Amino acid sequence: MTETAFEEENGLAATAGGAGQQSQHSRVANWLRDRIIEGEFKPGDRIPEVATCRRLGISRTPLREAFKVLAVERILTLQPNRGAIVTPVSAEDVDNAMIVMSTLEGLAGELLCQHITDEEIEALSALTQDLGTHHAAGDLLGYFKVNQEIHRRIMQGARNPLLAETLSNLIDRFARYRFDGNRTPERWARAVLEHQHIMIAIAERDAKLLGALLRSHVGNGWRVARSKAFPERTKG
Amino acid sequence: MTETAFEEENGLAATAGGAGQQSQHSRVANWLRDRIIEGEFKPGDRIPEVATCRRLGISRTPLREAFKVLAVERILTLQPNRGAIVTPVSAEDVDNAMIVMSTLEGLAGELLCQHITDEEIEALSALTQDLGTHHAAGDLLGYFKVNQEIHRRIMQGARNPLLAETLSNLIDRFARYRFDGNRTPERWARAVLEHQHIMIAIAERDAKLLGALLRSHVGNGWRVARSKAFPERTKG
DNA sequence: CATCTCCAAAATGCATGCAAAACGGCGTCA
DNA sequence: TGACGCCGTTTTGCATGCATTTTGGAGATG
Repeated sequence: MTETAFEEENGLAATAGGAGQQSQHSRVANWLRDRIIEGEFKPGDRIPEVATCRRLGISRTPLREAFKVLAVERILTLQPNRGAIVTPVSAEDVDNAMIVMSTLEGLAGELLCQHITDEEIEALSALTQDLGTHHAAGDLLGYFKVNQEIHRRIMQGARNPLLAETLSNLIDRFARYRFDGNRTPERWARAVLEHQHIMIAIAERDAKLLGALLRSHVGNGWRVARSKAFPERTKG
Repeated sequence: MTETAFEEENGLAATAGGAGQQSQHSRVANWLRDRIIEGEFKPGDRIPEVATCRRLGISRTPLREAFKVLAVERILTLQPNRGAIVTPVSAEDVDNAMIVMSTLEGLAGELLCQHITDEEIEALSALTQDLGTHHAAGDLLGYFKVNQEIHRRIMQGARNPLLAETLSNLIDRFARYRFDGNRTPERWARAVLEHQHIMIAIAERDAKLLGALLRSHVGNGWRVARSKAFPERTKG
């Protein structure tokens, strides 16, 4: 067994069992992404080829291919003849990302209103109620998951795969700064309120209002997350 | 000399002379991008590894790395164990791209108004006048270049590198559908008018108006381009 | 003591080799 | 005649080897 280390590391067997037939460089890229999001590899860290290869039990070729993939995603930065480092992210980068992502999610909301069915509204309404339930119960993880699901449905509901892809890429890329599990109680309560307002706009298919609410909502959430990640540089 | 073919193909010498020290896979990726934008490799075409390697005078490793890069950019699609094809683009894809790009360029305009200096306004104003001059002279290529430069400056003027990067990626990816050199005279005249209006909004730093004008302008331009690229499916 | 130079060790970039998978043609059989 | 299956060829995916570049430090010099 050569892929022992890899199985141990990420639980995805290469040749065994399932139908999960994706190429090795793809699995490696996912593995690296997860390690970076989880914070094992921090911004600025170098990722040496041979050591990582030994750890995963693979050769350098698929790892190098994964490096290229993550470099295009701007998660890694390739320094010619000097290897790969985790791309450093500044507070300004997060600010900029916040602006773009809130704009795109606002766009998703506006498009959503043109396409959404009554059934989808029902489902979203139920999810929004779940959100309130989790909040009342103090279940942060449950809240987090339902919240993600709602935003995912809004993104998908726009019926614009390119928009979904563009937004997803940015979300992945800055996912590290969404692990704001310890959001403040005030922000949490306000987020629930915002979601209820968002739900009204969806039910009424009010594109302009929904867009504005989503831009504001995403921006607000990120402002809190950023102030946690970059406490020294937070303004007002 | 092993890189003869590559030099002939793209004019970028590998080891010779200049300071252009970028890695081989990067040059290969650029070369492929250009070939695809120019239309030599059309959507759906397979790009065999060995043949392309021989043509460029390189080995398979850097080519495969370039494939991974272009696959992340969605310019190529990698089919496991079946190689790379140029990603097919449908009229719906272009519609979706148009929506996202016009939104992002509108955002760029709104941000621009917060930052732009008087000097930058002067320069843009001069470029807008150039635009009219080229139009009056019937110089389509000159018009095209100035037009690109104006949009580039708007993008850069937003002072949001992430926005610029995101928008640039989309522009590159759908660049093939911007080569609408033969736009109609009506559209051309109208585009000049729109640019003059845009220039007024910039000079007055009217963010809302500028955003709306840019969204409309980009959308209009793309509608024409799309109707050329997908004549059979054009609506209205 | 600081700085420069040089050299060995390590890491990266690319080429090549080998195993596995897909493709294509042909013969077989219903 | 048409569909199925078998096998040689081609192509892809990964591992490995070699050349080049970078790195880090010991030793020499001012």
